Amino acid sequence: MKYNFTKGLKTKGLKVTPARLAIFETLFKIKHPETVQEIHKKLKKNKIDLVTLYRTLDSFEKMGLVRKVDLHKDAVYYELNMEHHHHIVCIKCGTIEDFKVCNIDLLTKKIIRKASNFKTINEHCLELFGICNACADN
Amino acid sequence: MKYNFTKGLKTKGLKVTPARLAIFETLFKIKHPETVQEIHKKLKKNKIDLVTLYRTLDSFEKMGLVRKVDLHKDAVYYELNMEHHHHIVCIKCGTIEDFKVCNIDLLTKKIIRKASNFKTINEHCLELFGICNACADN
DNA sequence: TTTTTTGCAAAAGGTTTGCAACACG
DNA sequence: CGTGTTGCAAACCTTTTGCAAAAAA
Repeated sequence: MKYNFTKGLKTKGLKVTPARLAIFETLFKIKHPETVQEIHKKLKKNKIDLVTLYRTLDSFEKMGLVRKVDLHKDAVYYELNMEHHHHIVCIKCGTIEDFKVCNIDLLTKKIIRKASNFKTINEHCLELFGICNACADN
Repeated sequence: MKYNFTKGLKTKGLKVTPARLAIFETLFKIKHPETVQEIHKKLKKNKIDLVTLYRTLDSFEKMGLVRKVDLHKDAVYYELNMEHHHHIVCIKCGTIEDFKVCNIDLLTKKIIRKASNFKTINEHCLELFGICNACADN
């Protein structure tokens, strides 16, 4: 299935440039969160400057095209912000699996009732850490 | 109520030094997650080198005395790892509130059943982001 | 006394800024 | 054409490393 990157950028109010298309496509391909350095490596044939990548990820994030993820790895991870989901990370090998089930709404409501200082929750971040089957077998 | 910091360190197998006691006490006082720089400022009368603070936080973390928290603020936050809890962060003013209710176990079980590659979840991280009452009123 | 910890200086690494050339719309 | 984007160099800031002196057990 083909994805229209040009349209994707325009929809978010972003100008269409070769660099942005390349970065968008790369993020689309990798699916899982990656560090800036990793993304940069994957872009090497496109000869895109690291600075441009930083700035592009910034503007993508501002427009909600991309989001940062914390995987407890002392580095910032980025991924496309397409469908709401979370991750399970293997603390041994780093394998990442997505999951979409997340009815945090219930929990959120419960907390709102208890939390004295907040009445609305807009976002949440939930990441799980465990040991994947492959690592468990060793 | 008094807390015995010396004992706290020894229990975790850490040598007792003035620097460690000062850092431990400071973390104990602030309760909420803080950046390394913020903690360093609060330690200024103790004249503890930034490098020492980094190394101490590292060893505290390794021994489970301290943990890192991601508050979506482009900085690493540390807090004492005493009682399992999570945070609600105000996306306007940065106010932080703790909450302890978190029966993620149910969710975890559900996910394990669905997740093909994992059979155990050891840890999780859950942070909520919203708007606090004070900011909501403006 | 042996091993760890600390402070200082310096290195390393990641991220940001300034500026001129370029490209999108 | 005007404004936003890019590449390069350099600045910046946080974190890490090396080493000798000091302190813990």
